[in-house]
Amino acid sequence: MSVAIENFVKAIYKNGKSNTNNTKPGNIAKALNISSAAATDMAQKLAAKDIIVYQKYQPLKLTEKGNKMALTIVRKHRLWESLLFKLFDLSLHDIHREAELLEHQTSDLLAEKISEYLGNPKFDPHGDPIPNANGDITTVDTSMPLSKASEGKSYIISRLLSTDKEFFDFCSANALKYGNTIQVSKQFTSSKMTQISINNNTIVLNSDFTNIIYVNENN
Amino acid sequence: MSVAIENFVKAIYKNGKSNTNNTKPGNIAKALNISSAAATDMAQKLAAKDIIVYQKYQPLKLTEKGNKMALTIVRKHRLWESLLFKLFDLSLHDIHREAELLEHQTSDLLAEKISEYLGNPKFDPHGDPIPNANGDITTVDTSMPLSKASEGKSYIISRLLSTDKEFFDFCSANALKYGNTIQVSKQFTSSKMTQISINNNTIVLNSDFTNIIYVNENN
DNA sequence: AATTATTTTTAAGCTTACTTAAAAATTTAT
DNA sequence: ATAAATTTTTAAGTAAGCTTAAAAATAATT
Repeated sequence: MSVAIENFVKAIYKNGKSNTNNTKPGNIAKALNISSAAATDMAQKLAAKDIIVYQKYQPLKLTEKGNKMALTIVRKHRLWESLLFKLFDLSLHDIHREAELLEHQTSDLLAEKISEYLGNPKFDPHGDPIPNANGDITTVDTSMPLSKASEGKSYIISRLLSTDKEFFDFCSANALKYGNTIQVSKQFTSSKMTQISINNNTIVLNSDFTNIIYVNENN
Repeated sequence: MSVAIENFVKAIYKNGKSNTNNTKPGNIAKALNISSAAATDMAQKLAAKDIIVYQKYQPLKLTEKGNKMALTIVRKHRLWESLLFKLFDLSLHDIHREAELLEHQTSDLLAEKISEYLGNPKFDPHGDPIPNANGDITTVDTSMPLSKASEGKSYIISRLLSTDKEFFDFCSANALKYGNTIQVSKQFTSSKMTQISINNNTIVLNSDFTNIIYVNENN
């Protein structure tokens, strides 16, 4: 399966999420920055391979097989985003761009290794669900903002919902990274501050931060 | 620059290393598993782009530009190998295969981040030098087998020269991973054993192991 | 040095993934 | 419901990166 095909299938999947009628060749063409003619062409080829259902002038629909393909690609994309986010100081925008390329050159084996390394996360740093190797998606999000976390419990950071560079600089300076483990030592309810410990350091965060740092209970 | 071009340039670089006469279209074709005709064709195209010097029936030679391209690809390949080796339990063979794909989808920025994360290593786990971002290669290898390391000093693991699965299993069970730091606490010269500490654990290794584990002084 | 064997090059052709332009169908607006 | 606008499809064509088969040049052998 070529990169062109993978991107085509992914675009149908993504466009279809928001609106079933958003998967006509023209819509997909726009998403991929190709001509409608090229999209119709590809659609007919993929129909012959039983990856999509194609009927003239109708929205494109993924077959079971096509859907599984899309989920595999989405999985790899989100695993890469999660890994790069954890390891490197890169903007979410940069990380997305890199993952967009790497996702197509990733064996199932490597995807498994990345997932394992990250503790088989169910959500990526954006909060988007990561399909498992079978293509199953967990839709129930058990994470919560740090402000809602309980005193004395251990948590794993699951998202940092911000695009602000200063916020990320602060986070990386304090090991507040996706996948890292923290202990919540105190919730100062009146002042809306949270005291946590991470790597034997204790820091106190105000609600600006604890509302955009999402965590999962560490069981 | 397409994947086909990058692989072509890399093949000329690699074949040329061993023998300047080993870069005729036929040699490159074999390395890339394509026909000689395809190689000649590509050679003519790359000559037009000033990436190689092409003269009929002569070995292909990289221009300055082509050489820099090759070094950039080699750099990315070896950085990926180093990273994957550090992070995951994968055979060197698997790691090579993955790196072979990822190297072509890696921005200069990402390469920098990987390098930085690894501490800007000059050699990969195979012991092959990693060119820096300018394409400069360090040829002086300062690493040594662990058996030659000095008592009381700190070292960084730079290579694990083996293809034996059991050896790697032992290593990963004991945090003996590429890039990790160890302390040499004792060299038992008569019995050829070495006592090291890593992550607050102390282990004693015999010379079968200390001769294939290479380290660099940790300054 | 001449013949044979090998390698390289040229030539013609194929597939993939596009493009633009025109024809056909659908959708929107009145 | 019909005309106008938009979208989709078809048709023809292109570039990249291959293939095989034959011609041309080089290298090896005697």
